[in-house]
Amino acid sequence: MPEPAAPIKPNPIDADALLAWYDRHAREMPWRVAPADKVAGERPDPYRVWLSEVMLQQTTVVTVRRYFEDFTNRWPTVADLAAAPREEVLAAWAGLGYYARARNLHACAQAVVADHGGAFPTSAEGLKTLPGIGAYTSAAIAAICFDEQVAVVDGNVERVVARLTRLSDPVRNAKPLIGEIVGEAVPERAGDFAQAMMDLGATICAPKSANCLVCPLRPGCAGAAAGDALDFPVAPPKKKRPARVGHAYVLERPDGAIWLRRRADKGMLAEMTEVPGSAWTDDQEAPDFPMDTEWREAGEVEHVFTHFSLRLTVWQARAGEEPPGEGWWSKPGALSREALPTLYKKVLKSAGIDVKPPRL
DNA sequence: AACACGGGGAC
DNA sequence: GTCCCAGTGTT
Repeated sequence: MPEPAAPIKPNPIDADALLAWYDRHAREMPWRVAPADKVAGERPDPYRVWLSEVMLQQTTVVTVRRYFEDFTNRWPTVADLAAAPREEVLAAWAGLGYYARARNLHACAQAVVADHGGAFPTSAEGLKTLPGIGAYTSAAIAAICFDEQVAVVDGNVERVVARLTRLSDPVRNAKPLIGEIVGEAVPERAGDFAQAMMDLGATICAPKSANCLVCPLRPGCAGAAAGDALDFPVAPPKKKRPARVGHAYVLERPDGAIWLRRRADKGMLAEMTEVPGSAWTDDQEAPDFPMDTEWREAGEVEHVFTHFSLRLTVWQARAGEEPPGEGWWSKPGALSREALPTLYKKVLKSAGIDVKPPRL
């Protein structure tokens, strides 16, 4: 009696079909080398790919473009970035969010220079040892720059695979399975394949629309066959966002300079610049002004973070002298070069102080 | 495994 | 308002 054949479960990702689609529809980006140019021998610059990938962590392409432009103009190589003062890097990052990325970016550039002779490691394994480079980013750089045949799994790829397989588990429980499916399908053109999967997720297999009629992976897609692709991936239960409140104090010198200080090394907006303020609490407390002078209320600011929302009452005063504690005066023209997160740009705006965009 | 960690664009 | 984005590090 013959052994029953092992059940054949064909991989739903047809790499050839996907690459053929990518050759015609690849998105153009400043850090990318187009498929035709790669054929001609052009290679991506690991520095630019790394910078873009870090900026793109939990951040949209539209938002990243101008920051990428600004960073590469100011710091064309990893050595330039490594040599830059920390405050300048944080200031250039201001507004992009997730500021641990900027701190790790700077540390990573310095590690590449100090420990790797100024060249990025060429394997995912080596890249992953660097600060700010995790499972996704290490695989992405290795695939895109060096065509290492590794699974590159980001939010786009998770969504695509979840629909291809009608994955019943929430994605966070199914990461290994997704990585396995993608890993089996990676062809020699690993970099183009990785970018093709992400382009597919960004343009055709998008979060709220699935244009299955033009999808190159439609023949193997269980979600398309069942007509319920949009029901995947299954969303985990959502938790609610607590509300916090506090005060912010805008101290203005007669010449218009604003009193600023540096935030703590850890926690929210670590190492970034702020105006003085109270703690952020569950219930509003009385203001604890940083110095004894005539304070007037200058509006309220609402700001939403990932895991809580914040409402700050803004107070404003004129000052002839410095308040106690560490800090510095920043003149109006210099404010745009401070490492001010969006929250504090809102605070200053509420006090009638408009911080000009930091870049052109 | 769960949570901390920003901000903005699309709907 | 909601969703979610080319995720990483910490606990």
